[in-house]
Amino acid sequence: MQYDHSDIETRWREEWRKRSTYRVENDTTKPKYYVLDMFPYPSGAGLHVGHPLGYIASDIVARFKRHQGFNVLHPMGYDSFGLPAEQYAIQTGQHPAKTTEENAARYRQQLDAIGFSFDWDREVRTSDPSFYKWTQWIFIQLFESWYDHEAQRARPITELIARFGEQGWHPTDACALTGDVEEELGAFTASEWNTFDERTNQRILQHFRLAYLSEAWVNWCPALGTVLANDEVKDGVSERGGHPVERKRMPQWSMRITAYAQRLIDGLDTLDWSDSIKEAQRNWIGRSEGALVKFKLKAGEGNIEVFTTRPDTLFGVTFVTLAPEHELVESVTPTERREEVMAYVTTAKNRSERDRMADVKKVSGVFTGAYCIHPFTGKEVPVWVGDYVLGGYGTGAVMAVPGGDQRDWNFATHFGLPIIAVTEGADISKEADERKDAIICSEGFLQGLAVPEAITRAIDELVKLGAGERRINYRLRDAAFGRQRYWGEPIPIYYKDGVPYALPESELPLKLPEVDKFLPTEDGEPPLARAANWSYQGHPLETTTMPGWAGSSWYFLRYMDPQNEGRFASPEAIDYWQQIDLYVGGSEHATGHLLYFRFWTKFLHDRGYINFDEPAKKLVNQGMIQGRSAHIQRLNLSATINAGSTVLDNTESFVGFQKGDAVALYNHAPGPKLFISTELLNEWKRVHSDPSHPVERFMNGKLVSHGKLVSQAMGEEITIHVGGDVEHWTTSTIIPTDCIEGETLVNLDMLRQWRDDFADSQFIHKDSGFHASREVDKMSKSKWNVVNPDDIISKYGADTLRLYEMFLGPIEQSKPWDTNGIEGTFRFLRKFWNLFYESDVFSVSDEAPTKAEFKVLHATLKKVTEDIEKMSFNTSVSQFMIAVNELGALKCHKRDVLEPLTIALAPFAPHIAEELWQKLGHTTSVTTAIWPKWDAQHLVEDNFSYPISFNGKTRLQLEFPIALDAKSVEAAVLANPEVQQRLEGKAPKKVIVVPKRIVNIVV
RNA sequence: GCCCGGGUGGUGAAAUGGUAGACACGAGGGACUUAAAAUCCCUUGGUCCGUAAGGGCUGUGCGGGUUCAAGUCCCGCCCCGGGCACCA
Repeated sequence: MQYDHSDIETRWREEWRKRSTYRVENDTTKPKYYVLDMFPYPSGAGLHVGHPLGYIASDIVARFKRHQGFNVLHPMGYDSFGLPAEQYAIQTGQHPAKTTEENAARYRQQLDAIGFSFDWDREVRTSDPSFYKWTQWIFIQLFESWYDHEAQRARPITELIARFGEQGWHPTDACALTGDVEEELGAFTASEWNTFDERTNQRILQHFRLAYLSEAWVNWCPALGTVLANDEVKDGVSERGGHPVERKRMPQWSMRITAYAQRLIDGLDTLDWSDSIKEAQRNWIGRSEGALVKFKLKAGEGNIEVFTTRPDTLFGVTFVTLAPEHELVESVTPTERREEVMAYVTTAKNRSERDRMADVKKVSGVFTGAYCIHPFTGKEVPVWVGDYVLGGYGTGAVMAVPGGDQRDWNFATHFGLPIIAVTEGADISKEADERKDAIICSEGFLQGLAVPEAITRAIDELVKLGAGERRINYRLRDAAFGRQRYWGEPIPIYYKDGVPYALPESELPLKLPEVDKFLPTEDGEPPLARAANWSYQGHPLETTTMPGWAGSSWYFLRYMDPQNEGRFASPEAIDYWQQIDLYVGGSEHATGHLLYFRFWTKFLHDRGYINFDEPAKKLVNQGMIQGRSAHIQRLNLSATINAGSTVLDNTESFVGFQKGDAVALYNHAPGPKLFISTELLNEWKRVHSDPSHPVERFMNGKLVSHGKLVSQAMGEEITIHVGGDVEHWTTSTIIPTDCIEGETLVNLDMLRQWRDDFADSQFIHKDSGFHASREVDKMSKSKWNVVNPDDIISKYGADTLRLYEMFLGPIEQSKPWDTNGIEGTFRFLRKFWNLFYESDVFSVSDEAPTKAEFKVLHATLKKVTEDIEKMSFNTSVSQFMIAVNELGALKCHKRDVLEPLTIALAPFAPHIAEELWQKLGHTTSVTTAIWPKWDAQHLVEDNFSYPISFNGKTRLQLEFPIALDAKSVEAAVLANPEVQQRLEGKAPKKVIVVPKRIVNIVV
């Protein structure tokens, strides 16, 4: 009988469903193992071949652990709140819940088709009120908590209120209590606290709550009418949708993650996560040790505060630089310099932060006219403004040490400011010396000290003078938590006299209200403001919703006890399942999800709800499966002309924009677009850069430069008289890979049909047709390069897909999707199947296996077992292939070999394994079979074939018994006639014998 | 600029410092077949010598080094991918 994957797979999936084969109980008599995949956002594009890569890997581990007797929790769900569904809702009026439901159903169907061992009874969806009830509940716990830096943990806010009532508050407690103070908070006594009105008390508490409302700089996206988190903004536009984003200050719900900065760093040491992810988190949190130094202003009151990691270089300070947005800039600048300074500030601020950071070489700045006083020398130090200092970092001011910092050096050199050497052996005429293993050579008490000692000494001195203190600085900011959107968890807060209060738990879940439109209101309020009666006991409810990462920050706990109505999960369930043993997902979540999820876990731990403070012990990042998208080049033309001498005739096909003395001719709307075939473009570029080749020579008369621009490609001749050179540039457009034949040839008819605007486009190409270029890109719907697993499953089956994705290479590595090799894994399964058949009849013998057959079996069991533990699945698939090839050659059809092999294959290819397992006469599922142990006795070799090398180059092989010791091997080798011949009678200088490895003869 | 990955045949890749290219795709040749599908066998890094058997040289991004022995370790570069942004 032929291997019929579609019959086997559909039958077994149905059977597993009927038998609830993958149902998991909280069975505390068995050891547990928790394998989790990062749950997907159910997008309209459906699942693509990139998604399952991680899911297959984790499914193999989950099944493997089950075979080893573990009770394995391996659930799946949906991160089902999100912007795409909302944007779709805005466009079509369709409720996001409906599209989400449809998309999830499609995902489910696709996931089922791959044969995953998920327990779907435990499915969670973040947009389900029974789930987000607990997201809201956790939010309230955060709102009702503060961070006690002395105890290093979160505590109920009631304890802080009691403390205020007894001791009041003093600003020196600031660091100890809040972690990140946004505004100055005046001191108050206990009796003052007790007599403040409610409003004042609540305002003060906002400074301590872990979820709090404050004025904050946010990334405002007008097009989406919403605020985006830092990690949701890419290149100044929203990551989803690509709309422009601007910095804006507004009231904003935030999470005080900064309170956990140190613990988030320290916790990394206990985790089995990849170094690159840990490093990314460390960099994101950005701890730096140093000192806060105060430079007293010469005129007037106050100090300029700077943070420095190098207080040892203080004697090298020759000026102080403020960021253009620094609040002191205006007040320190004397009237006579104000105009010049403020003019600079305005231009500098208008440059985007990104530009300012990217442009290291362009130095700009202005002297304010003010001076401050050096804390050690008492000398006057000029105060400058420079855009190389960023407002958002540290204190927004730096003490400039041009002798020890390259950027300060650049600034000083540019403006002719003095440069003092701070370290011995530095050549400050060429560059700054940033070495940290140097000796300080500047004047004063630091002279002659090594950098670390000098740092300590400098800080001691600053403290003594009251001019500074030791300070640890973090780059991490509090996380923005409110969204001006509809499709997210409502924040369970109401306002009484403008003061936020948490809803009582009995009011949860606070369900998303119905709205007429999913858009912000006309006066810019979030969509929830459209809802009728959006209030609690007459008090208005919060109208922003939670961000995408809220639900994913704790979902792993809900899987433990998904139906619990009285708690997010029962203490018993949490106690049993504990941390995630293996978490699999993409590394793009390094500083978003993976940081927040650790933060919430630590918080829940502090408040005593869970007994561990890291969510996932081991993390594996699967690489991206990339797509190969097709790009075509659109040609744009422009001509530089002399103003006034323009003659533009018949320009309907081109749209001209006059800018200064240049006319840009864009061939886009309303006229037809002009595209150029890749190879022709390359040819054109090559020749165009060579002045001896005029353009017309290879453009075949279609486009002619120098004085005249003619296009016949447009269907009619257009003549444009220009005075200067014609310039061209191209813009890349991505087209669907469906329109490509072979590697690069574009089917123009298909392309014209695909989208209206291609219908009347012009395509310039040679007789060989129009060619696109292929580029490796992220696989995504927007790139039109998505490969869907469904076609592969229907052609080859899920088992082949599973094996193939694993066979592609190491799990962490990114690679472009290519189905070229899939035949190999399909053939392997057919060969495996055929081991159970003889002339089309199922036939397995009970005969005892031979030594050779046992050796193949046990070598495979050993390799596969070890490889699964290392998550090296590509090599285990190879080993299965070797086993099948060898057993095929041995014509082995023996039960004692095939049965253990079937179990070992089951995690990889569960359908075929289950089918053969039943055919072998079993009535229980192969998933419950005990994992076969490999036995070293079958792997013992009698002989080893030594490679005999001369000076490291292998020349021949000689076989010796394994038991033979090194001396005897050496003697035997040297006695060999071929070796003798190669030695030509000379004695070897040295002979190295590594038992069971190699013999190397040095001549 | 900094940090983390990576660079091995036509392709995906393998290799505790110990025979580089396992396994698979593709390609070429052959067997079976009326034919095809399927299956099986052989060859397949480059290059040179040889009719052949066989043998030589060369080869893991580049240049050095350590070692009896380097894809693997060390130093210095180049390129690709990802992350971070000048925390002073």
